[in-house]
Amino acid sequence: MNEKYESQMKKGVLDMLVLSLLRSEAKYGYQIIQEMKEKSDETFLLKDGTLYPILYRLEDDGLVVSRWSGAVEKKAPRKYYEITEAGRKALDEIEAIWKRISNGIARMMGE
Amino acid sequence: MNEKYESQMKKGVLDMLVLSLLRSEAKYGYQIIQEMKEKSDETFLLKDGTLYPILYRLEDDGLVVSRWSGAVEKKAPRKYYEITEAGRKALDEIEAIWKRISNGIARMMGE
DNA sequence: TAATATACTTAGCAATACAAAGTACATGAG
DNA sequence: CTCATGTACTTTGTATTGCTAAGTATATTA
Repeated sequence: MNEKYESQMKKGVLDMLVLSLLRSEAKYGYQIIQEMKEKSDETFLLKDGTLYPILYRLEDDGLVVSRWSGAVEKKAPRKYYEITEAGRKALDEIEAIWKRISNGIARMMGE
Repeated sequence: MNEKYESQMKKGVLDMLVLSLLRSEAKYGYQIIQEMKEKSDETFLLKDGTLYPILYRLEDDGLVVSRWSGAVEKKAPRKYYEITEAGRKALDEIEAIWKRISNGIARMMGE
């Protein structure tokens, strides 16, 4: 019955987590899903149908840019997503919001 | 531009915060809004149009019960919300989910 | 040859924060 | 006495977003 709370609590933070994964270097979709799983210790197990709409949204907002790659090799082509300057700036702001909110919650829940 | 993240990040946690305020004693709507504001240090400024649907939802789910009071005094009648046993149980579970998710985020963002 | 992993796309649903408008009563200022 | 303000609850509608599901396509491996 309480699984729904888990989904709701993730709202808003997935964009932040995706941007933070792109902070160090450009990555492609599948790679983002894998790193999200590992680095969050299995807490964030994204389906591709969840991730790609996030990436498109970030791209529409100018926070990331994408480019196809891998056309040369025999590999299936991959679309790499790279964070923009606006993306880094937004990430800093979103992180600040997150800290404020999680601190507010911590205060309310006791310690 | 980033205010929308703030709204989204609150999704799911408001139910938890309301239940936690009711843990100690039954309260009425306006009182919940005021305490939420104070205890969160102005982070959670709920409008009444936001709170009441939450309370109705919690009541539908059997996590709180309400009763009118104040009919005797000259004051406008107030509706008191009281947490149920099921509500306490749910709150414990929701808190556990919150801790897992916020820890996962902390790991990903690098504490 | 079939199954699995990789890789991206799209459509539709459910949940919820929020704004906005409405009802109603009490109180204090002018 | 009137009007604004604060208290108190209700209802409707909108926007956003996580998630499921289905689809397309290629490469690798048993």
